[in-house]
Amino acid sequence: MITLAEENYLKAILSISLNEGGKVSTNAISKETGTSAASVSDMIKKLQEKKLINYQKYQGVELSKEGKKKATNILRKHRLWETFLVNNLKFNWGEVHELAEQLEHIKSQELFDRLDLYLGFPKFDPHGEPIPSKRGVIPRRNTISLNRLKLNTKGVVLGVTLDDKSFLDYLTQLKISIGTNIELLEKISFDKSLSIKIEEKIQHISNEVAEHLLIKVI
Amino acid sequence: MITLAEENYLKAILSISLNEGGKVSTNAISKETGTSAASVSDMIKKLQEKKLINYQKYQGVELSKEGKKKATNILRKHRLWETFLVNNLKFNWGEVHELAEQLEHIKSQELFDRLDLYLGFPKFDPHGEPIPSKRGVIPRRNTISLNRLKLNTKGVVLGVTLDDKSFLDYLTQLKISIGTNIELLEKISFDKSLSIKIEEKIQHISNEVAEHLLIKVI
DNA sequence: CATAATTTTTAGACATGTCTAAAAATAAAT
DNA sequence: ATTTATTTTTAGACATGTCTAAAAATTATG
Repeated sequence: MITLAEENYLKAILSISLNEGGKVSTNAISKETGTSAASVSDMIKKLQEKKLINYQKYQGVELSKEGKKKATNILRKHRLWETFLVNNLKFNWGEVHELAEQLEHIKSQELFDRLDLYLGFPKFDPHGEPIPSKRGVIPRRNTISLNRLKLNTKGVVLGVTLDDKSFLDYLTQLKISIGTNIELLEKISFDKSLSIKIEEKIQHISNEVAEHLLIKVI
Repeated sequence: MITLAEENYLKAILSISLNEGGKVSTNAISKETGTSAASVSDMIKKLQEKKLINYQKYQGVELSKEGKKKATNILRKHRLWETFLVNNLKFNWGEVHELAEQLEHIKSQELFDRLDLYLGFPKFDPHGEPIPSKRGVIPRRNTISLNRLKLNTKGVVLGVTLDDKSFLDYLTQLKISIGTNIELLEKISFDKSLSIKIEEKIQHISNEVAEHLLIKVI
């Protein structure tokens, strides 16, 4: 049986490797989970013994086939819950992450099969992040970060890549959500900030915000 | 912050005192939770320190005001989830207990307020057991156990008092569920078993089954 | 009411998961 | 290519929650 702590480490490793690829360092996991590097080092041994990761001392880790399956399933559960919380319970998209962090550890394949059906087999969660299928396939879409868009191009927001309350609240304030139309008007070379047109209104946003917005060119 | 283990002990103490009243013994808690009496004794000290129970050595425990509030809230969460699982996700009533045991520990007042609203503020769960209100009030109904019903009386099943898969599966097999009409035809004095008429069909059930069926006389 | 049986508590051990401080290995810099 | 800095691991400690075995207190019995 896999413990809650182990699940959280697997999730962290998956998250890092999806963002950066390649082997995942002890320090990176430490940062992601908010635990000390020593604790991570301990846990790595346990996960290795359970054959959930591949690991050689000082060389970083990668998920084994089984570990990847488990981690992807946690991601699936997290995103299915977020979908339920927003679509059915009418939470707003900034409020659901912490709740889903609790709910993602519920153990029952049957529950998630039924929840998936109940929600109508969604492919993307309320943040536009892909929901892994029951078999662990993560849907892909042709999107680009807003800060890599060409000047004077029009696009529609399909997702965000940061599930953080203050970020999402700020987007809401800017009237940016999934489906919002955006046109890139100007890039300020000094600080890489951007002028954009949102539904006919001109706004100015930082590069850091823009890089977490996934756009589909239209 | 209250831990998962603490919540389970509080729940066990509430459950025992609802069934039996008065002080709750270490052994009773041990039996209910499936942990050793020594572990219970340890935990009692912790709950006492947190002022969740009143306790004097060798004299059994009772929930403090705060402890009762916390325990009742866990019961509320358990029964709201059971309602959701049966009404919305279409689980059958025998399958939901273990799942609700996991889900009842999710921490978020807001979640349960919204779930309650989503479910239409149900007063009773799919087993006919009362759902405590947000303020901790447990609804009451005028029911009697089937084994205490008078001969040749007709009644309707309003609930069960045992949330156990094999029991509930057996009831389903007998075509007994919430709302089923029952008439008590005969009591066998030898083993206290009963002959009953269920929707025009005559069946024979044990006293043990009958005592867990709550009937409203009609 | 003194003894036996039962219940409850204490003592000591163990597993899990965390930490800090120090040692060892690897990577970077001069 | 040494030295320095960084990263990773080990060592030892601690908190939580569990256990078994034994001691202490309470309850039941002859």
